[in-house]
Amino acid sequence: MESILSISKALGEKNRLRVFLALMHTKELCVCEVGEFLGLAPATVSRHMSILCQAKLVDSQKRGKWVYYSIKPTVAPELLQWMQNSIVDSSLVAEDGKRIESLVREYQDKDCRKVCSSEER
Amino acid sequence: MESILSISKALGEKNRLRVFLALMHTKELCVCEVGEFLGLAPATVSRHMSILCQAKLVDSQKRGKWVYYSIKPTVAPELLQWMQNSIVDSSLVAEDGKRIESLVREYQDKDCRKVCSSEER
DNA sequence: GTAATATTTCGTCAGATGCAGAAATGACAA
DNA sequence: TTGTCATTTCTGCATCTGACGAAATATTAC
Repeated sequence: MESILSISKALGEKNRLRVFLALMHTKELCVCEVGEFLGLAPATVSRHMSILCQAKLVDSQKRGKWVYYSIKPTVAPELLQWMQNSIVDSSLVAEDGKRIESLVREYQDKDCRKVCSSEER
Repeated sequence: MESILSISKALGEKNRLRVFLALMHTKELCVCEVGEFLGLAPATVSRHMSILCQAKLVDSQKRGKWVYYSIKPTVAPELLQWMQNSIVDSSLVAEDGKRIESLVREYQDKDCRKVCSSEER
């Protein structure tokens, strides 16, 4: 039951939910990208991401100076399916999707994106 | 997305989650039973239940003086499945299950249980 | 109608949570 | 080692949330 509780708490905050949904189709983001995406200070982003990590919803991986976040492979598929079904006609999610894509393109040239070019995505 | 958010907020509080899980195998409870179950004042229970209702997780039905709560039939099956899978070895959920059962037996003789004896369960 | 009972709404308080900025930590480069 | 940059932890502040009791509302019994 504790897992339901911590996951629900983690996803029950708008900014954290937006990041999680963004990760569902962008695979990987670092703190600076999330900060840009949400318009929040790095410290705040770090705090939010650690809550998502503690809920076992995302993995963090440190590569060089940067920390990269991605959805933890062990997240229950029913949970992901439910979320997927629940966002089909959300305009904000659609906007966020486009914003994340252009943001990732924009960060293509920055240092944090060069570190991981050999990896998947 | 708003639905994910409101559902997560609703289930991200321990007492509300416990009531919801209890409803998953007791079908129907009235405010007084939930109050006894959680050890909370009626006013507080009412508030919690209205949050679950607003999140479209439970239905409320007034019969006589009493209000009965049950899981809304439209709740996404993937969500229920995820929760079901997540509680298989939770000792607190098991205890709660027994407590609810004996509590319902105890309330069998009370007025609020006599009203609905013709209905399912 | 009035009284009794169940529930909801309102007012208030204590504790939790989100936020930013400052300081601390960790990693790389010179 | 020292400097720089990315991130995290700490601190303080504003807002949100859960709790109760009291008052309001709704329904049944008389």
